[in-house]
Amino acid sequence: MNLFADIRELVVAELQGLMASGVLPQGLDLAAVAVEPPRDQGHGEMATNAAMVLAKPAGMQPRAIADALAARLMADPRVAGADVAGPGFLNLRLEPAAWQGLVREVLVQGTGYGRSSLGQGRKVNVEFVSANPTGPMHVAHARGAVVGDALAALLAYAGFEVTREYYINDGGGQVDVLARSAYERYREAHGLSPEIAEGLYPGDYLIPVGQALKDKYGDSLLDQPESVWLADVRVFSTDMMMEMIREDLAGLGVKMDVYSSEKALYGTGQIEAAIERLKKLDLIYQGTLEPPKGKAPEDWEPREQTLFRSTAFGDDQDRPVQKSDGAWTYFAPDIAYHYNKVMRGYDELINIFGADHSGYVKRLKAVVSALSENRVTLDIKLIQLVKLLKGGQIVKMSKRAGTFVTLRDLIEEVGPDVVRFVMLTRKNDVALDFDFDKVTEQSKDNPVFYVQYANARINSILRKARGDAGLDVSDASLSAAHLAHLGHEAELEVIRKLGEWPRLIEIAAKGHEPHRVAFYLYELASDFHGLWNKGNDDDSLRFLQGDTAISAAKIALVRAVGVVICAGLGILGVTPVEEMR
RNA sequence: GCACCCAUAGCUCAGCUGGAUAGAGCGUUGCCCUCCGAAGGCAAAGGUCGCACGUUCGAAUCGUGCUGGGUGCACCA
Repeated sequence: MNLFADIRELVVAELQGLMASGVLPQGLDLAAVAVEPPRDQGHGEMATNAAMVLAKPAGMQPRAIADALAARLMADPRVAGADVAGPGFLNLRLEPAAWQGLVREVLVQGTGYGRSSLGQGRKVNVEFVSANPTGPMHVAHARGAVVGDALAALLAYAGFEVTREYYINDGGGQVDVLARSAYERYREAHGLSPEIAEGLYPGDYLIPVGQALKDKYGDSLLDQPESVWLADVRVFSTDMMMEMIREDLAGLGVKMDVYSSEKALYGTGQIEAAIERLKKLDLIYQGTLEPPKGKAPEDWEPREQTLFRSTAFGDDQDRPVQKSDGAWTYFAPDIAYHYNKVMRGYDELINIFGADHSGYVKRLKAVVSALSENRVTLDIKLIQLVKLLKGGQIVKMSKRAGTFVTLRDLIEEVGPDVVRFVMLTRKNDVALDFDFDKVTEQSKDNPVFYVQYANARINSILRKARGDAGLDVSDASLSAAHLAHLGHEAELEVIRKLGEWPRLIEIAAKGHEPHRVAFYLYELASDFHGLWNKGNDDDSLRFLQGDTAISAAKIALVRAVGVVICAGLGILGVTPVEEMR
C-alpha cells in the first residue's frame, strides 16, 4: 500500500470522470499528474499539480479545473479538504482515519511495507567493487562496495530481480606483477633475501602467499626461469588474493552472487565474437589515432591499430581494442564481458566505478547500446573519493609508503554498521569525509547514532509496554488497536512520514540513489525523537497511558516506526541495535 | 587542449527528477532541568542557490556560454 499512489489513482479517476462528463476535453494525457507531499506543511498534506499541467492542453484556466476536481474529490470518504491555492495547486487534507489506517497497514505488512512492484521483475545486474586481485581492499573500495550492495538491496526491494556481480581483473599485466612479487616472498620463505624490485608489490600481505607457495611446491620452483613458474604462481596468488577479498567483503556484509573472470574470456572466442559483432555494425576499423592534444608524450608515434568507433557515441576519441602487436587491450575483454552480460538477458546493467574511471564511461555505454541494439541500458555510478579524518587531520594514504588504510582496519576500528551507514550519507558523486571522531560520537550530529538510538528507544518502549503495562505488543494484536486515538497533530505528523516511505523507495530506486534511504531514516528518526520529546511537555503524548486502549494505539505507532526503520536499515545492510550501551 | 564531476546559510550537506515563502545538523544568540522521559528541548538570526543569458504559467533543478575547484585523458588494467 502506498497512500500517495492511492490518492493519485483517485485523482486520475476523477479527471477521467471530468473528461467523460465533458467538463474536460477528451483524451488528455494524464501522465504528468503527480500527487506529492507539499514542501510547506501549511499547504496541506498532499498536493496535486493536475490543474496546472492540464490547463494548457485543455485550454482552460487552472483554477477552473482545480475547482471542478476539488468538488469531485471531496466526495471520497478519505478526503477531508481540497483547497485551490497559488497558481493552481490543489491542496488535499485527508481524514485522520486514512492516516491512522496506514499504521495498521504497516503492522500487517511488516518490513514488506514499502516493497514495490516498480521493477516488475526486470533483471538488473549490479557490478561493483571489482578491485584488482593484487592486494587487500582499502578504504576507496569500501564506499563502492557499500553503495553497490545497498543499491542492489534497494532495487530488490523495489521489485527488480537483482544480481550482484564482481568482475575479476585477472587477465592483465598487473597479475604478472603480483606473481613476481609473490615469487620473491616464496624465495624469502626459503631463507633467501627477497628482491622487491621497483614496480613490484612490497606489501607484507604477500608473505603468507610465499609461505603457501613453499608448502605446495617445496623448493621445486627455486632457481627456475620465470617461464617455468609464472603461470602457476599467477593462478595461485590471484586465488589467494580473491580469497582475502572475499573475506574482506564478508566483513562488510557483502555477498556477491557471481564472480566473473577476465582471464576466463581469453581463448574461448568470446572476445573475437563480440568484436566481430561490432565490426558488422561498422564500429570497428583499422586506423591511426591523432596524437593527444596538449602535452604530447615524448615517445608518441603514429601506429595503426584496431579501433572502436566510440566517437559515434559522443566520446572524444576512438578507442583501441588491439595493440599494435595484435594483442588485445584491456578494453577488448571488457567489451566481451559486457556482451556476455547482455546475452545473459539482463534488462539493465549498473556499474559502480571509482571516479578515476570517468573517461571510461562513454565507450562502455556505447558498447552496451550497440551490442544490445539499445535494448539494455547501462548506468555507471562514479564513486568519489573518501577522505579519512582523525583528530581533525587528514589521514594521508600512500601505497608506496605502505600507509594506506585497509578496509579491514576500518572495520576493526568502527565496525561494519558504522562504515556502511556513513558511506551512504552522501550522494555517490560527491566526495565524502569519513571522520573517525564524528562517526563514533553519540550525538544528534552523528546520523548513525541518531537512527540507532531511535530504534533502541522503540525497543525499550515495547519492552516496557509488555513488562510494566502488560500489553500484548505483537503486531497482530497492535494492528487491532483502536487507532482513532492517534489524533494529535504530532502523531499524525509521524504517520505522514511513514506514508512517504513507499514513495521514497520508488524515487530512490528509479534514480539508483541509495543515499536517499539513509537521509529518510534520519528524518524519520528525528520526527520520532521529536514526538518522544513532546511527551515531556504534554502528558497526553506519552506512549504509555492509564487507559490500555489508548496505550495500545500509541504503541502501535511506535512499533510502526520501528518496522520502517528496520526495513530501511535492512536495505542499507545495517544491523538495528536493540539497546544502546 | 579535451572530457567528466562538483559549486546551495559562517561550516558540513539535503533538496522527492520543473512547483508555492529553498531545508537539516553543527556553530552563533536567547530561553528551558530542586520533580515528572535533558547522552537533551524550544526559539531566533543567518541565502542575489558561483555568474550571465535562454526555455515556460513556474528554474537551485532543464539548455547554452562563462568563472572557480576536483578527476581523467595513445599499444596500463
